[in-house]
Amino acid sequence: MLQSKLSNFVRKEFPKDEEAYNAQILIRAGFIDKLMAGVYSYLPLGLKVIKKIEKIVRQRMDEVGAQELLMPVLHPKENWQKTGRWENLDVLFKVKAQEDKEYALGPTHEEIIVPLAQKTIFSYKDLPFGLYQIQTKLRNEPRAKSGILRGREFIMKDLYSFHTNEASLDEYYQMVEKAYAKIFSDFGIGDITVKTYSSGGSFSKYSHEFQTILENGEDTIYVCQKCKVAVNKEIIEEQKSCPVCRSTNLEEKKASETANIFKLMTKYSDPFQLSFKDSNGENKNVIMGCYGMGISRIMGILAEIFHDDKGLIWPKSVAPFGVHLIALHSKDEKSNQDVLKLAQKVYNELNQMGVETLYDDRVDKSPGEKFAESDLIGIPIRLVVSQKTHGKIEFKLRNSQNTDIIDFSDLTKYVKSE
RNA sequence: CGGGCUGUCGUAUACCGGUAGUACGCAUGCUUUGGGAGCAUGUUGACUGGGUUCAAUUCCCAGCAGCCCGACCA
Repeated sequence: MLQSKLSNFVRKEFPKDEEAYNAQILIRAGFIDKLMAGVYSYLPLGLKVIKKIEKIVRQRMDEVGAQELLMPVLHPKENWQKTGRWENLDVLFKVKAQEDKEYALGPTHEEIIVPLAQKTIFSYKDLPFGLYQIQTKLRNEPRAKSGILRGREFIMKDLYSFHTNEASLDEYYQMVEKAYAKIFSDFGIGDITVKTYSSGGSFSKYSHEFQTILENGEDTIYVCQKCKVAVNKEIIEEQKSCPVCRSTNLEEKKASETANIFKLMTKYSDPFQLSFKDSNGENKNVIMGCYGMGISRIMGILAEIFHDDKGLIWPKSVAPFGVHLIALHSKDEKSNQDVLKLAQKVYNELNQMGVETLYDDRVDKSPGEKFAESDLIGIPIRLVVSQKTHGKIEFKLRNSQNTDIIDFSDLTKYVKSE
């Protein structure tokens, strides 16, 4: 992509109406824009990151055999009344339409997927299976805060699984847990994201959260130094030791919840009478699990973790581009032509290799500004072509100070090895 | 939902009970090109509504908005 054609939302200053670092840097670097408290637009660069995150999540969900679907945002009131959450869920957005008709805006989708699932579940032979979606959720948070970490509108992946019995649910649950671990290591936060025991609700002792250790995190957790498992502060009074190894050597940490998995059992299949015929021909209610993951929130968490004082440092897996190619113009017409010719050649080569490249071809920007913006945006590999590279290419990683001068013929080798 | 702080060009800020200034941006021109370039010219602003006052962007009140703390957070 030519940077001269990219809508430029980069700012020289941090916004004054944000305190959370993730919002400050993502706004300044042109990834998001705030519409109002807790509601943000994803700008071209930010949307690229979101799509990369989604791609990884989809791939891992497909690996566990879950199928993607997309449910509506606009929900009938009756479904929410059926589970009692029309009255009891205080974050539920309710909208009035003409003739006093009322709707809910989806904060989560149990009320929709359960009646939907009934249309495909008849026999125990139809189970188990999982359905998921990646969708914008709406929650009327009493207090939006921390930039995109707690918004009123956000993107979430929600998976629901359906089973004949709890053993089947357990098996699926563990499978998803493993998939989540892979996802977090894909994002580069595998080693700081811990499975956390949290309060369980009516049918199980615990639910499980995946908490990413983060100084600005909103949650407090107690991490077992041996097992890399944690206990949420919510339940620390009743669970003072590691649930796995019983160690009481727990370290207090601030963390941010990236994902959450939960055994619903029959909590939602009961009100909707979601049932199947077992092998004896008896009707039984379906056992369910749900598995959430905050897609847009993860972008914020990654921004909180991967940066320095100059800007963002995206992990390769979610970076908006693989390479930032910068051409520096010079006043000498001949060498200027040479520089542009080489830069174009590099750009073409990278495109052919299938490496997504942002090519800073802008003629009216000074070198300093190009470098500053490049650091701000945080693309993993920076290539510079200028009069000073003398027909060669400067290669620099965003997370390193070192620069190498390389020949065009070594381009593939260098870019691929990173 | 309780408490606190804050609302000034597009952005970041300054001053002020009486003419609102600066930087960046943007526009035009010339120069410049390895770490957010220089000069010249031009361009844009006091959240809304009341009150006090001869006079309010400034002081007071209310509303609205943003941020922070708390409560809340399948």
